[in-house]
Amino acid sequence: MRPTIYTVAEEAGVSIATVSRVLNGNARVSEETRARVSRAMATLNYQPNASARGLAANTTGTLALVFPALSGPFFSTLIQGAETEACESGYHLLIYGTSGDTLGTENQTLGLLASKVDGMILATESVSHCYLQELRDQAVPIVMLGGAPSDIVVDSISPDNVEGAANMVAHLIGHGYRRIAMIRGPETQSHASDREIGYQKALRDHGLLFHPELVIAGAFDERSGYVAMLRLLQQVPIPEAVFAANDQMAIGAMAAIRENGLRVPEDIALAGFDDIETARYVQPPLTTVHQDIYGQGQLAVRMLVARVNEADAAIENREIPTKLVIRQSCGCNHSLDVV
Amino acid sequence: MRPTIYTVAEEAGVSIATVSRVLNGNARVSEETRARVSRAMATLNYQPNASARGLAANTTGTLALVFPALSGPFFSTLIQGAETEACESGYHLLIYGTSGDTLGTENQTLGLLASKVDGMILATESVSHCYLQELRDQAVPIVMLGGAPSDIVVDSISPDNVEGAANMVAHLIGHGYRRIAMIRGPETQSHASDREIGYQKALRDHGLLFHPELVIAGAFDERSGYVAMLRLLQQVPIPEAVFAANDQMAIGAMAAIRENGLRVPEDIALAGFDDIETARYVQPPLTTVHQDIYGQGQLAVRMLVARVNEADAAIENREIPTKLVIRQSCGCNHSLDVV
DNA sequence: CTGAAAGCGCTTACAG
DNA sequence: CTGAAAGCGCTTACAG
Repeated sequence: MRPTIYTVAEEAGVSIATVSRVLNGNARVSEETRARVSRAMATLNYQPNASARGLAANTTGTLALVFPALSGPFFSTLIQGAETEACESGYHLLIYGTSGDTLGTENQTLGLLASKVDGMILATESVSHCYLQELRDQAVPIVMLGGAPSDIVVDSISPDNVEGAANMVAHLIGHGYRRIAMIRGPETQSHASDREIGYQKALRDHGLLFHPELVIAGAFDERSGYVAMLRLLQQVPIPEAVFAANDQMAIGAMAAIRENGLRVPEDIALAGFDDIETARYVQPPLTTVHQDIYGQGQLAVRMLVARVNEADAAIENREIPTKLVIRQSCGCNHSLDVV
Repeated sequence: MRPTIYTVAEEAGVSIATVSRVLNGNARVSEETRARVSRAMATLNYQPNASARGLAANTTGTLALVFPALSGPFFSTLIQGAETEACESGYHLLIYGTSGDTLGTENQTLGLLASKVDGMILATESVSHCYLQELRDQAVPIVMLGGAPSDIVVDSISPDNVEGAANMVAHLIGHGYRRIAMIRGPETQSHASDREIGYQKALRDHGLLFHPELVIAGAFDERSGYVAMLRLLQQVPIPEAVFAANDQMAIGAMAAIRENGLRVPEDIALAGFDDIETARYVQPPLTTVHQDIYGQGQLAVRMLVARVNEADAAIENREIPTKLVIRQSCGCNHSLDVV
């Protein structure tokens, strides 16, 4: 059988309390005792039991990352960033993809999740408002990714959606385009709305009129970008440029444009948001608003670890700066990124 | 404070044993009692404590997926498949990226991992041989991804590397290319070697000579594909076609070719392996050997769950069929996939 | 069908 | 610096 703390104590000739102390490094144990215990642990190949520790100390050493189901390259990168940082901080990472309609604790698996981890990173769209409320009430450490709801006080991280979008649209305007359409995200998501706010802001700042019929909602995936573009293509005249609220929709839109025998950027200019991996590989390479997704994964873990260690530090709402990445789909003449 | 099983028992006027029984659904409890307990759980908003359950029942309800650090799109997709299936099976998924040089249990975090989960999916390259051995000895349920080592009996999944590679190279030969180079993977990885075996097999089957100098090892990432291609380009004459052991290296190679003022496929044909997302977006779209990565993630979880439930069922070594996806980089004239 | 009780493997005041 | 003991919140034979 697996050795327990009792086996080790016996082997080392000490009490289990002492073994526990050297295990946790912190308490005062004489050098000699510590050495003896360490040796015993090594020869027995002892590994502490995580469940027992979790129960006794009310701490699990694992963090959860909760993201919306069917999420694409964005969350893949985010997960990698979070995993790396968690590992570095000595934590494990549990990932959980909600199925969108998750109404909270009614879901058995979601309910258990909270007691499996020391804290949770929640993508804003992934979790119901009431579940979030509940977690807050139970004092579960949380950091929200993509911005916090206005009525709940939590640590959060979000890209500078308004600024980023506004800058991109300003760039398109700089090209001379006037009839600029937008493929936005789902009505309910705040960062989808923020990107549209940025779009409207840029129009206004440059004295252009806002035309509601030029804004079509997608679902942040390729397919919906394709469909939205098809609708845009039926307008007369067609838009001179299209700003998609994320790269996946931009890529879908690009396919729709091509299939209609038109060229990007000659017939329609195109820009996205996120700067996912593929953005530089599509033809023409996609001009987009870059955000450091991997870095946000890392930061989220760092903030969460800090919160776990200090429950009542000041709440932080970090806004991550974005930056324009000018490639060719907007009409600029830059060449492919070097690998 | 969070309600415990005692709170619920009191509220419902039963013993904690009974609460536990309705919690686990299986035992015989009268309908009336069950209803009363359920009501109590609901009004108290009770959630069982995962650590306590783990300690008492020696079962955690979570699975681990261990993959090599710095892994790219391949594992991103795999993780998504595994997560989806885990969720469906009522399990949580822990992910753990090893840092390559992980020598096993010396790593504190890795050591704890085993007791946090009911079983583990291990990417072959991610874990040392001795750690694997140890897990087997402790009877930890395991499924290996990418094939099992010859001396350890475990469930495993791997794509049909030899066949897939051979088919692709045969396709290139069919185009009329004779001088066909290969960018293979790291020397130590079995599926890298298997893909080279397939390459050699195809040459032999078609009466072509194997030229060792036409095979260069990369590291399965874009950069190394780029570098390897640069070396291939110095040969006189340059290869007519290049088969890269994965898509990332193929994409790196494509950049190298372009930067040298040559065209794919006119000057050099190119093919990859995996069929990652970006493969269809590069220019020209990449001809490659498709394997169902997402599906392998799902299958791995299914096999692991089966193993957890039945420790001594027959060991399964599943070989997943691959299929050629012909796009344009090989010289064929197909158009872009429709979105 | 239900309850009393032991036990899972740790941590942590409390003494000394 | 070290040990005895209680307790963390469950599950599971064992009785009845």
